[in-house]
Amino acid sequence: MQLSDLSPAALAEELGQRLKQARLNANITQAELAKRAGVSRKIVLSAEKGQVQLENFAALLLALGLAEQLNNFIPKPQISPIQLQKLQGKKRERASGSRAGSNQPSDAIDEGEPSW
Amino acid sequence: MQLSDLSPAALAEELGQRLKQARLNANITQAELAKRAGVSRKIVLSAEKGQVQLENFAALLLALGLAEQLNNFIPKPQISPIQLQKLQGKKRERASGSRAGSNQPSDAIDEGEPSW
DNA sequence: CTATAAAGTGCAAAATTAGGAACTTTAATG
DNA sequence: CATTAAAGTTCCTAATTTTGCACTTTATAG
Repeated sequence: MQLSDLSPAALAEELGQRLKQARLNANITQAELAKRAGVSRKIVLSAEKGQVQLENFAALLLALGLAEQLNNFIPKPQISPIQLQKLQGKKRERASGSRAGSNQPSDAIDEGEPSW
Repeated sequence: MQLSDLSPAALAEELGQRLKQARLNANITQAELAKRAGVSRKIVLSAEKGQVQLENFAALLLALGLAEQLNNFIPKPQISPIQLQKLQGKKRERASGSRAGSNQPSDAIDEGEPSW
Protein backbone atom coordinates (compact mmCIF):
# COMPACT_ATOMS: atom_id res chain seq x y z
CA MET A 1 0.00 0.00 0.00
CA GLN A 2 1.20 3.50 -0.80
CA LEU A 3 0.81 5.79 2.15
CA SER A 4 1.32 8.69 -0.20
CA ASP A 5 -1.87 7.82 -2.03
CA LEU A 6 -4.01 8.27 1.05
CA SER A 7 -5.93 11.36 2.00
CA PRO A 8 -4.72 13.14 5.12
CA ALA A 9 -7.63 11.71 7.08
CA ALA A 10 -6.97 8.21 5.81
CA LEU A 11 -3.28 8.51 6.59
CA ALA A 12 -4.01 9.64 10.13
CA GLU A 13 -6.42 6.74 10.47
CA GLU A 14 -3.78 4.31 9.27
CA LEU A 15 -1.37 5.62 11.87
CA GLY A 16 -4.04 5.16 14.48
CA GLN A 17 -4.55 1.56 13.48
CA ARG A 18 -0.85 0.90 13.68
CA LEU A 19 -0.77 2.38 17.13
CA LYS A 20 -3.60 0.10 18.11
CA GLN A 21 -1.85 -2.95 16.77
CA ALA A 22 1.26 -1.98 18.70
CA ARG A 23 -0.83 -1.77 21.85
CA LEU A 24 -2.38 -5.14 21.22
CA ASN A 25 1.01 -6.66 20.58
CA ALA A 26 2.08 -5.36 23.96
CA ASN A 27 -1.18 -6.77 25.28
CA ILE A 28 -2.25 -3.83 27.34
CA THR A 29 -5.72 -2.35 27.57
CA GLN A 30 -6.74 1.12 26.49
CA ALA A 31 -7.30 1.99 30.12
CA GLU A 32 -3.85 0.81 31.11
CA LEU A 33 -2.17 2.59 28.22
CA ALA A 34 -4.07 5.75 29.07
CA LYS A 35 -2.86 5.56 32.63
CA ARG A 36 0.74 5.00 31.61
CA ALA A 37 0.65 7.81 29.09
CA GLY A 38 -1.09 10.15 31.46
CA VAL A 39 -4.07 10.78 29.23
CA SER A 40 -7.74 9.92 29.36
CA ARG A 41 -9.03 6.67 27.98
CA LYS A 42 -10.98 8.61 25.40
CA ILE A 43 -7.75 9.90 23.96
CA VAL A 44 -6.59 6.36 23.36
CA LEU A 45 -9.91 5.53 21.81
CA SER A 46 -9.88 8.39 19.35
CA ALA A 47 -6.14 8.25 18.77
CA GLU A 48 -6.61 4.75 17.44
CA LYS A 49 -8.97 6.29 14.91
CA GLY A 50 -6.39 8.90 14.00
CA GLN A 51 -8.17 11.80 15.63
CA VAL A 52 -5.81 13.19 18.16
CA GLN A 53 -3.46 16.03 18.88
CA LEU A 54 0.13 15.30 17.93
CA GLU A 55 1.27 15.77 21.50
CA ASN A 56 -1.13 13.13 22.78
CA PHE A 57 -0.11 10.78 20.02
CA ALA A 58 3.46 11.34 21.12
CA ALA A 59 2.52 10.51 24.70
CA LEU A 60 1.08 7.20 23.55
CA LEU A 61 4.12 6.34 21.46
CA LEU A 62 6.33 7.04 24.44
CA ALA A 63 4.18 4.89 26.68
CA LEU A 64 4.47 2.05 24.20
CA GLY A 65 8.20 2.46 23.86
CA LEU A 66 7.93 3.34 20.19
CA ALA A 67 9.36 6.82 20.32
CA GLU A 68 12.82 5.90 19.16
CA GLN A 69 11.42 4.67 15.88
CA LEU A 70 10.51 8.20 14.98
CA ASN A 71 14.11 8.72 14.03
CA ASN A 72 13.53 6.56 11.02
CA PHE A 73 10.59 8.44 9.81
CA ILE A 74 11.47 12.07 10.01
CA PRO A 75 15.18 11.70 10.43
CA LYS A 76 16.94 14.41 12.32
CA PRO A 77 16.90 17.08 9.66
CA GLN A 78 20.23 17.34 8.02
CA ILE A 79 20.84 20.39 6.01
CA SER A 80 20.40 19.92 2.31
CA PRO A 81 23.52 20.00 0.14
CA ILE A 82 22.14 22.89 -1.87
CA GLN A 83 21.83 24.90 1.30
CA LEU A 84 25.15 23.75 2.63
CA GLN A 85 26.81 25.50 -0.24
CA LYS A 86 24.77 28.63 0.22
CA LEU A 87 24.85 29.10 3.95
CA GLN A 88 28.04 30.61 5.25
CA GLY A 89 28.01 30.01 8.96
CA LYS A 90 24.35 30.47 9.84
CA LYS A 91 21.57 28.07 9.02
CA ARG A 92 18.60 29.04 6.95
CA GLU A 93 15.47 30.05 8.82
CA ARG A 94 13.27 31.10 5.97
CA ALA A 95 12.35 29.93 2.52
CA SER A 96 13.79 32.17 -0.11
CA GLY A 97 13.22 32.87 -3.77
CA SER A 98 14.40 35.19 -6.43
CA ARG A 99 13.55 38.74 -5.55
CA ALA A 100 11.89 40.05 -8.70
CA GLY A 101 8.13 40.25 -9.24
CA SER A 102 7.07 38.21 -6.27
CA ASN A 103 7.50 34.48 -5.89
CA GLN A 104 8.13 31.06 -7.36
CA PRO A 105 8.57 28.91 -4.26
CA SER A 106 10.19 25.87 -5.88
CA ASP A 107 7.28 24.84 -7.98
CA ALA A 108 7.25 21.12 -7.32
CA ILE A 109 8.65 19.12 -4.45
CA ASP A 110 11.96 17.73 -5.57
CA GLU A 111 11.18 14.10 -6.25
CA GLY A 112 14.03 11.71 -6.89
CA GLU A 113 16.91 11.71 -4.47
CA PRO A 114 15.79 12.63 -0.98
CA SER A 115 16.67 16.25 -0.42
CA TRP A 116 18.78 15.25 2.52
CA MET B 1 19.63 12.47 21.51
CA GLN B 2 17.15 10.02 22.93
CA LEU B 3 13.66 10.77 21.75
CA SER B 4 12.41 8.45 24.43
CA ASP B 5 13.75 10.75 27.12
CA LEU B 6 11.60 13.63 26.00
CA SER B 7 8.29 14.65 27.46
CA PRO B 8 5.30 14.23 25.16
CA ALA B 9 5.25 17.97 24.55
CA ALA B 10 8.95 18.07 23.82
CA LEU B 11 8.67 15.11 21.48
CA ALA B 12 5.85 16.75 19.56
CA GLU B 13 7.92 19.90 19.40
CA GLU B 14 10.87 17.99 18.03
CA LEU B 15 8.68 16.50 15.31
CA GLY B 16 7.48 19.97 14.48
CA GLN B 17 11.03 21.20 14.10
CA ARG B 18 11.87 18.34 11.83
CA LEU B 19 8.88 19.12 9.71
CA LYS B 20 10.06 22.69 9.50
CA GLN B 21 13.53 21.66 8.45
CA ALA B 22 12.04 19.46 5.77
CA ARG B 23 10.06 22.41 4.47
CA LEU B 24 13.12 24.61 4.45
CA ASN B 25 15.08 21.97 2.62
CA ALA B 26 12.39 21.97 -0.01
CA ASN B 27 12.63 25.75 0.10
CA ILE B 28 8.95 26.53 0.20
CA THR B 29 7.22 29.09 2.35
CA GLN B 30 4.67 28.36 5.06
CA ALA B 31 2.06 29.99 2.90
CA GLU B 32 2.92 27.84 -0.07
CA LEU B 33 2.99 24.66 1.99
CA ALA B 34 -0.34 25.57 3.50
CA LYS B 35 -1.83 26.01 0.07
CA ARG B 36 -0.46 22.72 -1.18
CA ALA B 37 -1.63 20.86 1.88
CA GLY B 38 -5.01 22.49 1.84
CA VAL B 39 -4.73 23.93 5.32
CA SER B 40 -4.43 27.43 6.74
CA ARG B 41 -1.08 29.08 7.26
CA LYS B 42 -1.73 29.01 10.96
CA ILE B 43 -1.76 25.26 10.90
CA VAL B 44 1.71 25.26 9.40
CA LEU B 45 2.88 27.76 11.97
CA SER B 46 1.64 25.82 14.96
CA ALA B 47 2.45 22.43 13.45
CA GLU B 48 6.08 23.49 13.35
CA LYS B 49 5.79 23.99 17.08
CA GLY B 50 4.27 20.56 17.50
CA GLN B 51 0.80 21.75 18.28
CA VAL B 52 -1.42 20.27 15.65
CA GLN B 53 -4.00 17.62 15.02
CA LEU B 54 -2.52 14.39 13.67
CA GLU B 55 -4.62 14.66 10.54
CA ASN B 56 -3.22 18.09 9.74
CA PHE B 57 0.28 16.90 10.43
CA ALA B 58 -0.39 14.10 7.99
CA ALA B 59 -1.57 16.58 5.39
CA LEU B 60 1.70 18.47 5.71
CA LEU B 61 3.78 15.33 5.45
CA LEU B 62 1.92 14.39 2.31
CA ALA B 63 2.42 17.82 0.83
CA LEU B 64 6.14 17.54 1.49
CA GLY B 65 6.33 14.07 0.03
CA LEU B 66 7.38 12.56 3.33
CA ALA B 67 4.46 10.24 3.88
CA GLU B 68 6.20 7.12 2.68
CA GLN B 69 8.76 7.42 5.42
CA LEU B 70 6.09 6.68 7.96
CA ASN B 71 6.48 3.04 7.06
CA ASN B 72 9.80 3.05 8.83
CA PHE B 73 8.46 4.47 11.98
CA ILE B 74 5.35 2.57 12.81
CA PRO B 75 5.80 -0.34 10.44
CA LYS B 76 2.71 -1.99 9.15
CA PRO B 77 1.74 -3.88 12.26
CA GLN B 78 2.73 -7.47 12.01
CA ILE B 79 1.16 -9.79 14.44
CA SER B 80 3.39 -10.68 17.35
CA PRO B 81 4.70 -14.23 17.51
CA ILE B 82 3.12 -14.77 20.90
CA GLN B 83 -0.22 -13.94 19.41
CA LEU B 84 0.44 -15.91 16.28
CA GLN B 85 0.56 -19.00 18.39
CA LYS B 86 -2.58 -18.12 20.28
CA LEU B 87 -4.87 -16.92 17.54
CA GLN B 88 -6.51 -19.67 15.60
CA GLY B 89 -7.87 -18.02 12.50
CA LYS B 90 -9.09 -14.71 13.83
CA LYS B 91 -6.92 -11.80 14.88
CA ARG B 92 -6.95 -10.36 18.35
CA GLU B 93 -9.11 -7.31 18.89
CA ARG B 94 -8.71 -6.85 22.62
CA ALA B 95 -6.01 -7.00 25.21
CA SER B 96 -6.41 -9.98 27.42
CA GLY B 97 -5.16 -11.08 30.80
CA SER B 98 -5.60 -13.92 33.18
CA ARG B 99 -9.16 -14.07 34.35
CA ALA B 100 -8.81 -14.30 38.12
CA GLY B 101 -9.07 -11.32 40.51
CA SER B 102 -8.94 -8.56 37.97
CA ASN B 103 -5.94 -7.62 35.90
CA GLN B 104 -2.21 -7.57 35.33
CA PRO B 105 -1.97 -6.05 31.86
CA SER B 106 1.61 -7.04 31.08
CA ASP B 107 3.26 -4.99 33.74
CA ALA B 108 6.09 -3.49 31.74
CA ILE B 109 6.46 -2.93 28.05
CA ASP B 110 8.55 -5.75 26.70
CA GLU B 111 11.92 -4.16 26.19
CA GLY B 112 14.55 -6.02 24.27
CA GLU B 113 13.56 -7.60 20.98
CA PRO B 114 10.85 -5.58 19.29
CA SER B 115 7.56 -7.34 19.88
CA TRP B 116 7.13 -7.69 16.17
C1' DC C 1 -22.13 -21.22 27.05
C1' DT C 2 -21.36 -17.90 30.68
C1' DA C 3 -19.21 -14.43 33.09
C1' DT C 4 -16.63 -10.57 32.88
C1' DA C 5 -13.49 -7.24 31.61
C1' DA C 6 -12.31 -4.58 27.32
C1' DA C 7 -13.98 -1.65 23.97
C1' DG C 8 -17.13 1.58 22.29
C1' DT C 9 -21.13 5.28 22.77
C1' DG C 10 -23.60 9.36 24.49
C1' DC C 11 -23.95 13.64 26.73
C1' DA C 12 -22.89 18.27 28.69
C1' DA C 13 -19.22 21.18 30.19
C1' DA C 14 -14.60 22.89 29.83
C1' DA C 15 -10.62 23.56 27.23
C1' DT C 16 -8.13 23.97 23.25
C1' DT C 17 -7.53 24.59 18.44
C1' DA C 18 -8.63 26.59 13.97
C1' DG C 19 -10.04 30.47 10.82
C1' DG C 20 -9.15 34.95 9.04
C1' DA C 21 -7.47 39.45 8.77
C1' DA C 22 -4.32 43.01 10.18
C1' DC C 23 -0.13 44.13 11.98
C1' DT C 24 4.92 43.61 13.67
C1' DT C 25 9.32 41.65 13.43
C1' DT C 26 13.13 39.85 11.01
C1' DA C 27 15.91 37.11 7.59
C1' DA C 28 18.30 37.63 3.70
C1' DT C 29 18.57 39.21 -1.34
C1' DG C 30 20.73 42.37 -4.18
C1' DC D 1 22.58 48.72 4.12
C1' DA D 2 17.98 49.06 2.26
C1' DT D 3 14.04 46.65 0.77
C1' DT D 4 10.70 43.33 1.01
C1' DA D 5 8.67 39.07 1.52
C1' DA D 6 8.66 35.31 5.14
C1' DA D 7 7.65 34.37 9.67
C1' DG D 8 5.56 35.31 13.83
C1' DT D 9 1.95 37.66 16.83
C1' DT D 10 -2.65 39.34 18.22
C1' DC D 11 -7.63 39.46 18.61
C1' DC D 12 -12.06 37.71 18.29
C1' DT D 13 -15.16 34.08 16.95
C1' DA D 14 -16.39 29.45 15.45
C1' DA D 15 -15.39 24.72 15.56
C1' DT D 16 -13.48 20.83 17.48
C1' DT D 17 -11.38 18.25 20.96
C1' DT D 18 -10.96 16.61 25.64
C1' DT D 19 -12.97 15.30 30.13
C1' DG D 20 -15.58 12.47 33.13
C1' DC D 21 -19.11 9.51 34.10
C1' DA D 22 -22.53 6.17 33.09
C1' DC D 23 -24.14 2.92 30.15
C1' DT D 24 -24.13 -0.61 26.15
C1' DT D 25 -21.95 -3.90 23.33
C1' DT D 26 -18.76 -7.52 22.49
C1' DA D 27 -14.54 -10.43 22.60
C1' DT D 28 -12.75 -14.09 24.87
C1' DA D 29 -11.01 -16.99 28.98
C1' DG D 30 -12.50 -20.72 31.34
